[in-house]
Formats: sequence, structure tokens, C-alpha cells
Amino acid sequence: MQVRAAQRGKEPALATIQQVADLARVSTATVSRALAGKPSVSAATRERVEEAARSLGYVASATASSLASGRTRNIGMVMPYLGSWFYAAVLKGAHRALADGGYDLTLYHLEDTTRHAERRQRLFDEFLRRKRVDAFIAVSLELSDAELERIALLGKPIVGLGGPIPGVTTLSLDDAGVATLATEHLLSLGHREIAHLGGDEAFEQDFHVPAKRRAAYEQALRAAGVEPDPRLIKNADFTIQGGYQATLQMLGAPQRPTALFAASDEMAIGAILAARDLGLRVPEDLSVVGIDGHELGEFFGLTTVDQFPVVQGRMAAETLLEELSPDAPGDHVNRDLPYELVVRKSTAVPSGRPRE
Amino acid sequence: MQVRAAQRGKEPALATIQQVADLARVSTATVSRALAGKPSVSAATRERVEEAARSLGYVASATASSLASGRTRNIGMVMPYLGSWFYAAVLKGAHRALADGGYDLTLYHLEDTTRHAERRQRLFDEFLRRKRVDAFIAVSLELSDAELERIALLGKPIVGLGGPIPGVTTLSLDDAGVATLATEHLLSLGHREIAHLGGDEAFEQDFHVPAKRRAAYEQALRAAGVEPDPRLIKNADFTIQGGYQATLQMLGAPQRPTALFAASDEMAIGAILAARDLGLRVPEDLSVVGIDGHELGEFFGLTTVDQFPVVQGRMAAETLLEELSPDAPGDHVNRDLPYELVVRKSTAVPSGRPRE
DNA sequence: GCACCGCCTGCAAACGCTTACATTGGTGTC
DNA sequence: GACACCAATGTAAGCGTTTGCAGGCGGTGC
Repeated sequence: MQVRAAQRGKEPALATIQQVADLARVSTATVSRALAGKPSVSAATRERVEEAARSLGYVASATASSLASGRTRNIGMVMPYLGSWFYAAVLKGAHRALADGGYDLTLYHLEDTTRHAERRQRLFDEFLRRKRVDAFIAVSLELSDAELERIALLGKPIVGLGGPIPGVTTLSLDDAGVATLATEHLLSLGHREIAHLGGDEAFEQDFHVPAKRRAAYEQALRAAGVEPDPRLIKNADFTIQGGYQATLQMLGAPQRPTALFAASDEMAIGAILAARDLGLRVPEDLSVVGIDGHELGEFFGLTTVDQFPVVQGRMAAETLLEELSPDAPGDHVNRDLPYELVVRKSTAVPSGRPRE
Repeated sequence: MQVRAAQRGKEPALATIQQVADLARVSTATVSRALAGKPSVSAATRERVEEAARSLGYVASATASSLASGRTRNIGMVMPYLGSWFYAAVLKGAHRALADGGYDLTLYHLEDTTRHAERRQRLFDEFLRRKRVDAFIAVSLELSDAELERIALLGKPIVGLGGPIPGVTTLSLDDAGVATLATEHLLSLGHREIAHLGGDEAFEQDFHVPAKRRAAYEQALRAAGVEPDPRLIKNADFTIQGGYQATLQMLGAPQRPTALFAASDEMAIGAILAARDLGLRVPEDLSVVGIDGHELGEFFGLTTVDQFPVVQGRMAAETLLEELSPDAPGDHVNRDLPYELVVRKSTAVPSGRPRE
């Protein structure tokens, strides 16, 4: 103890609660209570304590406070991806909401590397048990039974974002609803040859999002009396590049669709660029609709089903904070995430080709 | 104390060091030393302790450990932006390096909102003094003298990324070098009418990056005997949209440049799209070079000066960890960040128009 | 045979808070 | 005027580690 101060020779020894107590001529207990906003402190005393704290520049040590109270006021955010705008937006939304609630956010990024399994193991073996955080937000993370059990053992609240996790509060997007909305938008414009650019399961293993979207797309078509054409369905890797390539192939084939529904905005943008490169006009020759609410959507005039990633992050944080509040109901509510069709210039009534 | 356990009725009471000590039949001191890898523990004892810890699933409490040792093994990362791919990449790089070093990362996002000043104030008044972290990484954050003083008072290491901060270890990009490299690339291809899409200072206030790049661009031109033409210089907001608009105007004017150097890849991509929309071919009618190493650069065949954001994050983290190591030199080394010209398909020898 | 020296280990004191429980006056009631 | 009660504060016991210091013990040198 006191060693670092000696070693380093500096450490200006930030004020402790004792010093504040001395200055305000009360006990440390009262200082703690006053600064925590507890009701059982007289107005006069509180004022005196606050003044003392201010003049000393006192801020309670998070570590000492955590150790004593058992609460860290820190939330762990576990994300398997980070590079994309989408996850950055989710992070942003969650961070803001947590900061507003007086919580810090510690990030744990589970990346797709060769050491993925090792890191993931370490996450569950160490990070989660280290008591550095009060609770977790797990984004797009499908958990194994063993992992779920470990979490249950910890007894710490956890909110999942992106897909139902058994026994855990989850916020999820109604993938079928989203895909139906997009498909019906195209149908309502009069399109019948509607292609689908789905996601490759290999790139979004969790929760089978691509499959759900594809199924809803097919069902919406059938409901409108259109039999899905397997030749109009392609999978890509969720990127602009992938959408571009897939669309190039699709539009090169003899039976060209008049509309295309992509499972992500990035693929949709790729599709728009591919169409342009083939000399096709969007939306006259090809209507395109995506999913996500990508920041570039506006620039490309892309019609999309926005899923408000920033809001997702915020909702996850708010839900978690509710669960952490003392009067929490205790049961796990699974909320649905909002989504909304944003119509821009990439979709229109089919034209340019003879209608049969 | 013990309250939460009672209140909530759960909390499986994770194993404490005492339990490990009992099981291994040693004192808690020895357990601590054995698990920390201290040399003064016999091999036999160490083995016994490790076995006990393993069987109990013991992981030391971060808060207790921090309080006792004064070290948190947690780093604060302060970022003014978060939404863009660039900062997400920096974050990713830093996180990985910190995780490898056994450190956690707590994020502090200083966003551009109306409450910006308030949050920033709070950052310096509370977050930094709360002792939740051992040190900081400040990304693209220009600090006021008052803030610098506060940091100095804390005595905690800090590494800045993105611009020289007086008295602080900083990693910065040689903006002049980058702009010179890009400009000279175009000059070496034979271009003489080279436009510049600079950044608007309003959108990147810190460190005057746009001004430095522009100055270096002009100097490179002069060095090659070309007088910079003010009509060929425009500012935009670093986005695709902004680059698109500015380029549209620029190429609509009578004296059209044969090449364009944009201060960011996103503006460069906007420029490429604008050129296409005007019926110009890239690179035949217009060569375009950007700066950054954007993930979309490959797709658009964009020649760029890559500044490796992931590496920047990693370097910042590694530099900080070095400073935290006990045998740190103590002086502040300011390193330069790497950059590299990546030639793709958007630049070529000028052609298509009569050379004079 | 003795003094010393190292190597391991244990003891116990922090670390800086929070909070259960005790204490102290002051008010209100009958 | 005695009693009960309540509000405000103090006392002190933790919270779960780390680490300075001391001590035991076996070996070594002379």
C-alpha cells in the first residue's frame, strides 16, 4: 500500500472521503449519504458537505465504492462485430443512454479471428466473473447452453439484442415483419418479378436472420398470388461488393426482375451500382429496397426498412437499467424493436417493359 | 453489506480468495502471490493453489484488487466521434491490443450534441477522477490548457492520437507528408490541373488537419512548377455526399481538372460518383486519389493514401501499455503514424483531352 | 557447532468507501 | 411531565484483495 505513491513519487493523492468529512465537520457516513442524495440528511448538512466536496475537488473512488456497495455502475457490452457502421451505431446509442443513467460502459469485442474461441472462452471464464460490471448487453450473440448456465450462475442481469435468447431479456427485430413490409411495398407498386438478395448464413450465423427474411419474402409473394422464382433469389455476404456481384449476375440472366429486395442496405446499394453499370435506371428499370437505415441510404436515394440501430442501442441500455433498478419486476420481458419503411427514390411503379 | 445477497435472495457468492486459501491450506497472501505469478512461491505450493482456484472457479474480484493495489487494469478511451468506420476501426485496434495485454477498455464517447460541453465538463470533472481507469487514450481530442492541467494533476498516463498535445505522448499522422505523397503521385503521372477537395475546418476542428493538407498540396504543386489555382480548391464536410456535391460544381466549371486529390476517401468516392454521373470516366477523364484506406476503397478501385486506422488504435494502446510498465522511460515519445500510397484503378496518366 | 543467509510463508494493515445499527435530541401526545 | 417516536448523525464492521514486514526453517561456510 502507499507503494505506488512512493515508487512513482507523484500521485497527488486525490481527496478522500475522510478529508471531506473533516472539512465539513461530519462523519464519513454523512458525507457518503449526502453525496449519494440519500434523504436522511438535513439540508444544512448536505449543503456543507457539498461545499466541502467541491472545494476539495472530491470525487468518490469508483473502486472503493464498488467494493463496499457491490455495485460498479458499469455495464459490459459484448459485441461480436465492431467494424461496421451498424454496430458502431448500436454502441453509440447504448453508450449515450448509459451515460445519461450515470453508468460507464466497458466494451468487450469478440472478434472473428483465429483466436475467437479462445477469447470467447476467456470472456466467460474471466471477464464476466471479475465483478467489473453490474450487468451485460449482448449484441447479436447467440449463446450456447453452457454459456447460458454460466451467466445464470452469475446472477447478473443481461439484455440480449438481436435474437431470442432463452431465459434472457431480449430485444429483437421482427425479421419476418420487416421482410414482409419490404416485399409488400414492392408488390403494392405493381411489381411481380421481385428478386431477393438474401444474406449468406455463413456471414450471419446467429438467429438465422437471412432464412427468416427469405421465408417472409416468399410468403408475401404467395399471399399476393406470385410464385417465388428460385432463379430470382441469390445470397451474398451483406456487403456492397457482394450485392454488386450478385446483382450483376442476376440482371445478366434472361428473365430480369423489375424489383429487388435486399436483406441489407449495403447489398441494396451494391445492387443500385450494378444496375447503373449495366445501363439500367433505378427505379425506372429496377426498383430496389433494402433493410437497415444505412447512413448512405439518403445519398443513394434508397428506399429501405429502417431499423434504427442507435435506438436499438438505447433501448437495450434502458431496458437493462430498468432491470437494475431496485423495484424491477424481475421477469424477462421481450420487446420488439421498431422498424419503419422509408420510401425514397429507388422504388417506383414498374415501367419501361411491356406489362403482360 | 451483505445486503444485496439478502435483498435479491440470489448471488451465488462467487468464491473468494479466502476459500481458495482454505482449500489449498495456505494463507490468502500466498494465494494472491501464486495467482499473480510472483516468483516467491514454491512450485509445489503454486500448483496446489492453482488447482484449488480452478476447482472453485475462482477469479479475483477486479474491484477489490483495484482498491488494494491501486491498479485497475482498465483503460479509458475517449472519442469525440464514433459513428464512422474510421473511429470504429481505431477502437477495434485499440481494444484488441489492450485485451491482449490483459486490460479492459472503458469507452467514453464525447458526442457532438447540444449537451457536448456539459458532457465534456463531466468527463474531466468526474470520469477521469473516479479512478476507474489507470490511463487514457484520447482520440482526435484537442485539449484546452485547463483540461491539460487537470490531467497533469491526475498523474495518469495518457496517449493522444491524432495531433500533438503539449506535454502528452502523442501519435500523429504526418498530414503534410500524406498530402504531399498523394499530390506527387498525381504529378508523377503527368497531371498538371490537379484539384483539391479539402475538409471544412468546421467539421474537423482539431489540429487543423485540413489546412495542413491543403498547404502541403499547394507546396507540392509549386515544387513541380505548377501554380495552385484557387478555382480548383473546394471544401466539403468529409462525406461522400459532400464530395459528390463539391465535385459536381467543380467539374461543371469551364476549366476542368484532370485529377483530383480529396482529403478523405469518402469525399473521393463522392467525387468518383459525381464524375460518373457527369459522363466522365475515371481514371481516363479524371484521376482521383483519397486519404484514409476506407473499406469501400477496394470496391471503387480507389487509389488512396492508407493511414491504417486499426494499426493506429493498436499503436496507441501499445504505447500506453509501455508507459504503464514499471520500467517505463518516463519521457514522452511522440511517434509518427504509418501511411502508405495504395495505387488502384482510379488514377492514371492523363488522357482524353488535348495536352498543351 | 554456530552464525548467517535465503527462500517461503504467514500476519495484519491498509485501500476508501457503504451501510446496519446505535445514539442523540427534539417533538408531539395524552 | 412522562413516554413514544422520528429525524439526523455517528460508530464501526465489513467489502476482497495486495503487500510490507517478520518469522521459521533448512542449508552453508568456517
